[in-house]
Amino acid sequence: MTTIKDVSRIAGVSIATVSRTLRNPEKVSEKTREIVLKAIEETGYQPNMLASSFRTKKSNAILVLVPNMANLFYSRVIRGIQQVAEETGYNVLLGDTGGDVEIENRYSGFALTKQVDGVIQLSKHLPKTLEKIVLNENPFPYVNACEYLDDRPFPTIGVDNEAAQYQITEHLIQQGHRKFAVITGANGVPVHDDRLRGFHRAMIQNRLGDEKPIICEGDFSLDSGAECARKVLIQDPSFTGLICFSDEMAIGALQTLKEFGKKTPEDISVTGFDDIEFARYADPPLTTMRQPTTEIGEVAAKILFAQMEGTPIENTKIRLPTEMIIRASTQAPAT
Amino acid sequence: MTTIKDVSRIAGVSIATVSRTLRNPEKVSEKTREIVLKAIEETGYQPNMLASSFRTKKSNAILVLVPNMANLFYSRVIRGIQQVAEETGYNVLLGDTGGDVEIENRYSGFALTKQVDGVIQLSKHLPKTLEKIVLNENPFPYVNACEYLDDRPFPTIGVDNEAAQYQITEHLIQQGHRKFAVITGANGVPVHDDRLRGFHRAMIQNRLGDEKPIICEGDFSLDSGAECARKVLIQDPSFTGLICFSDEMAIGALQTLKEFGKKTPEDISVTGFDDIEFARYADPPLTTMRQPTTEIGEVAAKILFAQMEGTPIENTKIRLPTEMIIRASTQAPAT
DNA sequence: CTGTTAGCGCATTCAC
DNA sequence: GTGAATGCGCTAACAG
Repeated sequence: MTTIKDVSRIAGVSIATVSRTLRNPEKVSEKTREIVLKAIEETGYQPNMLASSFRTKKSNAILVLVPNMANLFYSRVIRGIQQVAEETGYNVLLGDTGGDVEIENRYSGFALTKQVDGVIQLSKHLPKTLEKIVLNENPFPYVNACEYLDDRPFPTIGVDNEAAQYQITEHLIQQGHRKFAVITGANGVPVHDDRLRGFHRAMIQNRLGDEKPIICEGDFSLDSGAECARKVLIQDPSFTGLICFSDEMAIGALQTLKEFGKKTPEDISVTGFDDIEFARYADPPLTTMRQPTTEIGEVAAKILFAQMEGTPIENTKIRLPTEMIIRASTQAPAT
Repeated sequence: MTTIKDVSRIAGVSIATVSRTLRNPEKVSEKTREIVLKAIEETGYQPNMLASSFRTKKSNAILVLVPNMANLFYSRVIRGIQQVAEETGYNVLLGDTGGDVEIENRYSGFALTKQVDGVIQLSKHLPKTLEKIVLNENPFPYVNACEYLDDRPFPTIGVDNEAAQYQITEHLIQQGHRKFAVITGANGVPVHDDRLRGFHRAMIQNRLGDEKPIICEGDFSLDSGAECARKVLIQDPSFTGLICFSDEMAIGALQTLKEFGKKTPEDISVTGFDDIEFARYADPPLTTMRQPTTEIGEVAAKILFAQMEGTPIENTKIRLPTEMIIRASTQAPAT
């Protein structure tokens, strides 16, 4: 392997000069710079970044903890992060935790062992492994994205799930819907809790507080949407609005509705959440709430990098706007 | 930060002993081992992996180059890789190249700079950056997955795309279809080329060589499927079989067919490829060719790790079996 | 502007 | 079984 030493020998300069031409070219005279560059070219020298990182105590990598990489919502957020990372010259290490706290903790160890300079968590939980270094007067760079957490000391970025679900629910109510079934996420997941609150607020503010919606807890997957739709239809098929907390669940539910001979939107209107690409290609196309996924990732990354570079961050509690997308899966109920 | 030195001081042993208790515990007497472990516990010592990697010249990480992380096919393959990596204690660095050769090359630099110990490429192209170290009598660990490349010296793992597309085409022919439209991938992409050959072979072997299929080149995305369907319908709507080289394109095409008033499968049968989860929830559910995605990832990772550990690998050209999944999107054409 | 020097934290000889 | 000593390749003072 060719090292900095080889280059310095060939170029006839000290290793310090070689190092400088690479990291602080302006501190080297043009003449020697050329000589060194030529030597580097000749030898095909590639700096050993492991050594460099070790020396500077900077890995130039960040870790992104994601509950499920195959989820289209997350994968778009990640793209946003990667774009910014790329511009900034950072590498992105991806940890698919499957929502498992153990795995989260294990991956988080990378932070303690200096393998990454910062962490972006795409789910609520601050891994225990990181508590000590994040909750600290001189905190380790850490950003929580996708779930908006008001009361935590670290930066948080997400959308206003409560308001978004309120808006989409009210849209249905204004169309004339009164009886709803709701396919939710799991209890305790902030986006679930917020969206459920938004739903209830819309009901109450429209004097529908007495209508008891049928609720089924899903896990944001296609299968759980299909399964939940089955359950609520069996339990009480009188609803005209089926509200799903993710597009995937809504798409799963659409199929079950067809199996049960229910037409969408004539018999039952269906709404999703996220506006993944498949939402537009569902049958019928899905009314949903678009999240600015890529932007969430970009902003999260920018805040993290700012933190890492010590530049002060003004506002670390950021809510990005959502947008209601009305498609063919919703209409006024038959009278 | 607490280092190995601190621990050694507290435990009253040399740093060598601390290092050994961590890496070669059997070389340390039980008594001292306990003492050291207690000291580690007390101090909350976490070895600086950057230093360790630097010293051992092993980063304990591999790089996975993926053309598009948001593609459900790839994300499943990646899951398979990560599972194996996890068991083996390796970290997975993910590089989303967007199919861009430049970006591929840049990421590949991680290999030259010792930041990763091996590379798995999920697309055809061996990055130029890697050529020198991969095509070598003592090659750098590199595995190509998802595209089967017979004539290359490095390990390759994939499915028999030619045979798979042959099978699904023949299935349609046996149902009575004669006229086809095909939504393909881009020229030069091996999976595309192989599948197209499979299609043509099925046509010829069934004496349909004279039927000229309408072909539209897509890019495996929903949008391109919808767009291509539009094009072929306008060009010549007389086909009864629409063959798509990915489920995503098939799902996109389904929507266009509806727009044009074509019923699936009554008027036009549609096939996809991959069997992503959404295929089952398409309307109608999609006949497709299932790829063993997770397994592809697992096998690729295992081969790579074997290579990295110097254990000889017998067979490095692996084809995994596909499985035709027949659903409601295909049937015999109306007579 | 350039060279000398001193480690970074750890794994690993080689003596003991 | 253990400790002392060495150096991985590089960066960052510090002198010159």
